Amino acid sequence: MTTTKPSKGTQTRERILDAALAIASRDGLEGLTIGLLAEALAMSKSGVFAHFGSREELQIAVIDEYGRRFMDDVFHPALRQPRGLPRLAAMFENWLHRVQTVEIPNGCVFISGAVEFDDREGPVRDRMVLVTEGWRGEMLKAVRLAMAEGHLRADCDPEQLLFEVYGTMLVLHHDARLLRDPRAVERARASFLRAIQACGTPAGIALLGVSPEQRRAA
Amino acid sequence: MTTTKPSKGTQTRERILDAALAIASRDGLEGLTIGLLAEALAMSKSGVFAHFGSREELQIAVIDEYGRRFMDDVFHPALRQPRGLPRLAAMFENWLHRVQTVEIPNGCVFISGAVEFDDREGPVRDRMVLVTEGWRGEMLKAVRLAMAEGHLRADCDPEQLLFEVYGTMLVLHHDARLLRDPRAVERARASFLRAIQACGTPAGIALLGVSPEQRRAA
DNA sequence: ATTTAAATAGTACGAACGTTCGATTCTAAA
DNA sequence: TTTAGAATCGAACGTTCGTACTATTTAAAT
Repeated sequence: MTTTKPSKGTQTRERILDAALAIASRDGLEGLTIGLLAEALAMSKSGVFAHFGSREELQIAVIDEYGRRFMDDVFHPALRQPRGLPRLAAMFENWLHRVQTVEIPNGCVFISGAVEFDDREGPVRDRMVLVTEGWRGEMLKAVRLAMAEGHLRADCDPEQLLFEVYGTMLVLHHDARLLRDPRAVERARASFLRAIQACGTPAGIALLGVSPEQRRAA
Repeated sequence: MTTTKPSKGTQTRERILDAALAIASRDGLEGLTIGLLAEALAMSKSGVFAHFGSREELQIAVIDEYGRRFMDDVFHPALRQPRGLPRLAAMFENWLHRVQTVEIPNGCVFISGAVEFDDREGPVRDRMVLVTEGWRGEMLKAVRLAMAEGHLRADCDPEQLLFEVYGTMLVLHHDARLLRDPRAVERARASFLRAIQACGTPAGIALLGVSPEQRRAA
């Protein structure tokens, strides 16, 4: 154990951040309000405020924490899978699982944050871009690894693949949350399968263990 | 001419709605504020307010008007094209043109509205769903027509196709507006082509006039 | 146990929010 | 040209926002 016990300050800071994540997920980074946060924590506004010198700093801290959790749920566990398509497929399934269990019920800070800050300048927008490019870059590496393993065709464009996968996730959120369409998750899976089959090599696709039914459906 | 001259009231109502569209596109339906609107129009808050009995009514009017413009730009002009894939392709190109000329520069009320109201009950959310299902239903008919024409395979799932096309549009907005990626438009075109080629018949695809280069790239 | 610093509370501020209401200006029909 | 009704304004209401400042309580180090 190299970690010493956290001070009272750090402890409550974590409590605040936790509650802030919940509010920001539901109401967006703009709906994340010091007053609401204080009420949820049974603290005074100034007590909450003191932990982050400004609302902007609080929003930035939320973005960072949300990105950390995303990577912990989606990316890192998939590293235990063998490189290439098996690892990519694991990432997608982890992602889908997270979307179903936390993002569809509570909302997604990346999505609401992107919409709120895409045409606003400032440090919050900058951090949104930084964190987004961060996890995208990691996933890009995983796709390139799949190419190097011979699981994806040599003429595959990794950024195009990521573009399509993220599009799938965005419309999944939209259909599941706004339209409340229960078929959205299965549609997302079909989309992913179709995208992989378009740029995967026979050897790579064979590793996915796709049943003949799925192959036909896609 | 069957139309009589519009009264002063209707005239300013249209002026207000026009300014409201601009604000709501940039700042979302939540960022659409009576005060901002009044300032943009050089009117008093109460003067603006009187035209819509409440802010909710104003937001609903904006959603309706935005939907009307979307259909006028994207859907209706495509009806001049022959049924089937040529018409679908025209819709997609009209859509892409609208995204490039108005939605990427100014934002999209459907997207920000969906994110803002997807977990809030009430008439604004209900109208968002209604209008979204409206244009989706129209497009669904056009896809089914393409199947009837033999341009899309009989086992094609129209809702799945629409799911993927809208995902393409959502990630296009995201990458173009937040990440400012100039390649996003071309990526969207490639996505659409790939989706069509996955479920199109040879006869249908031949109607699109896809060059050999594009066929290879997709 | 005492002291010092950190953590939290309390209060106040100016600004903006949606909405109401009475007064005023303007438009259009008589 | 008069007049009724529509259109617009101006001021005010009660809230909530982020933030600043000072006081008080609590935790940690001596």
